[in-house]
Amino acid sequence: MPPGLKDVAARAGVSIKTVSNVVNGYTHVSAGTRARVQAAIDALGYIPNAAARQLRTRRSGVIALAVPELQSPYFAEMAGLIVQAAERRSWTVLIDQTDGQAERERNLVAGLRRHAIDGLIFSPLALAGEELARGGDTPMVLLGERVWHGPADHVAIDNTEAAADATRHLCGLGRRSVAAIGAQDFASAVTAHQRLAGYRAAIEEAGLTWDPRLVARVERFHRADGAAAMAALLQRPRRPDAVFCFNDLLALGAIRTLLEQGVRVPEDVAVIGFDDIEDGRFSTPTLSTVAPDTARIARLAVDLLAERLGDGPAALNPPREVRVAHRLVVRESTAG
Amino acid sequence: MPPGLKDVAARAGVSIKTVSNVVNGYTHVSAGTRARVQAAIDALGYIPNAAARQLRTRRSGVIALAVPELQSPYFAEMAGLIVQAAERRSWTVLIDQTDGQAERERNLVAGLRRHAIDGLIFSPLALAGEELARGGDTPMVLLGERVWHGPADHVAIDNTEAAADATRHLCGLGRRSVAAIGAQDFASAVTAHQRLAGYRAAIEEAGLTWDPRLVARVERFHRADGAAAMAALLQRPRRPDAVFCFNDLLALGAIRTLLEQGVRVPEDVAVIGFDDIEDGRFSTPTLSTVAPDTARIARLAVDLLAERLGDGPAALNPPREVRVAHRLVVRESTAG
DNA sequence: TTCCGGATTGACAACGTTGTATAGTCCTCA
DNA sequence: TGAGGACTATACAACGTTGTCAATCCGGAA
Repeated sequence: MPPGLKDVAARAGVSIKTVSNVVNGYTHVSAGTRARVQAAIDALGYIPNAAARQLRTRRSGVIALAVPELQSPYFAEMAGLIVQAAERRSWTVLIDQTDGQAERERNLVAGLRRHAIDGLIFSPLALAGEELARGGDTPMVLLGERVWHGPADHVAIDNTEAAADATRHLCGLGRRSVAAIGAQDFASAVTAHQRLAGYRAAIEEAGLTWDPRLVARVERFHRADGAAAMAALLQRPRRPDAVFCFNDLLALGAIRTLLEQGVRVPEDVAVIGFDDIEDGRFSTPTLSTVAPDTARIARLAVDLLAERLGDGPAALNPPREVRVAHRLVVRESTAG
Repeated sequence: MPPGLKDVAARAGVSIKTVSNVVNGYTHVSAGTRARVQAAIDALGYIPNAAARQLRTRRSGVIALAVPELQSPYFAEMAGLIVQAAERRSWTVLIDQTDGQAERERNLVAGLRRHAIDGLIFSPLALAGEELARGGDTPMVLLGERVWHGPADHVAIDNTEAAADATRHLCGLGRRSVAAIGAQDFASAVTAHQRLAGYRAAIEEAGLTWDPRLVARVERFHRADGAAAMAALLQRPRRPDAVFCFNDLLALGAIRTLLEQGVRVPEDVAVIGFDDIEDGRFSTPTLSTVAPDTARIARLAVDLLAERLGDGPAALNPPREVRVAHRLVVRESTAG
């Protein structure tokens, strides 16, 4: 049984509340008592009981981060950055994997977590705008490209523009048959829709003809999907000479298929991805990509949440949309 | 202010305790009252207050998983699997990144977490046996190859043997100059030491001469370290014809360097890694590796922890060592 | 009828913490 | 010298649960 305030108080010869005041750095405690209490704390190895504290204050010091999947390097990286940012506020981050399942996401937003959480940073995959709004009372910050003007603060890059940038880069290389890998049919696949829109816009802007047959659909955004999609594209009579993949994993899968079939990258087919995960910096060839400013996204997400959690008037502001910069990273897979 | 037992009790016209009994599925509650209470619960959308419950029961339903870094695909994968396994027991997993810093690991073991945790699954990187023993009272399961016969349950593969298997595979291909990448000098780098020992054993077993100059040291186990180490090895007058890398990331980095310098893999140099991360299945060439049975490791870790957490007599058993199988996965980087 | 025993239910006291109200104490200033 | 104020420290009551134990109810047995 670990020592409580009571034990410390007894040992220091003061009241329970005074110990509490010392622990919380309350101002009006004389140096003498403070020292005496501190000595008792150290001697007993007192650690405040989180549960009791939370019961009183309704604050747990825990925020949740919900991402579709940790296995995906992009999200793993993001998680790491957010944990770092939260640490500076001495928050603990509870990471949650939704696997993109609507049911789980819904539970999450409804606050059906068994464990009390002060706030939520959420990268939704399955849930659309209105459903998100149905959220409970936990402050929330949305991540990623899903919903603009949703019910909560939102941090994201301009997804459509970024996709267009990637495609423009391919067109700028003189490629005339630019394929895309990563389209998704279901309505909630907003990321895919937006990147497709950006791709299409850039294609038409370059004076190329928009050809739906050059757009490969995928189930998920994994290497295997990219590999399969590329194989399908290679079945067609005329091989494309460039491919924009909606994320880096798809691109790495696609490159794997190309090389396997003896197609040279980038000489025969240029490939660009999206996310700038570390893998792409060491693959062969190294992978051109669009790099969102992830560090900034993480920091902003935590900052926004902090503001909501504070009891200043800012906590009541209407939801904000924060747009973060991205940049094109040209590597071997397009630069040769 | 969310409804509490009190509110439900008032609405159902029963005592607070009866509601509690219903919520906890206590046996002696008549069907009639149970139904009435349940109706009230549903109507009010009552959710038990985790903090209060934890204060009473001293159980939070949260376990922590501490890994060196989430960015590393191996740990990310492991984390995902453990979360899955924990879910079946309706535990929540708090994932913690130690960055391999001794200080952080020490805090963790000492139970200096601000948030109460029922148990800990820990993959130590910096801490050695005795220090781990200094742990608090939270039940702990150790992961990875660090300590045998340590102070807590331990799940791991036979690291040395697995390294020997990988090296034997290279020798079996007829390679005569088999290098290693991943050695580390500091005493706490047990993983590196064990893999090195396995490598050396296999080398000598194959009748090759042990040459320390073929062993490259690294700071960390990342792609960049592998790339740099390989570059260093290539500086030497005679190029090795095979490399055993102590994990897959090192191997991917090494391959990158080899291809960059026009060395063919596996024709000129065969490369094998360790961990079987997904990246290696789609790299070019695909990566031969040693695959620990990660799913089993995850499941066992959670099971062992559950046993410790239970109040059966099993909770008091002496620490157990559980050895998990591994297997050699031969792919293009050694098979040609 | 009266009493017994099991099945139900309820009152009360914790768990360890912090906010509120209050009681001292000591100093300063009129 | 006394009043007022600043500063310290304390007592007490919550926060929402659950364990303990006693109270109540019911049907059937004596």
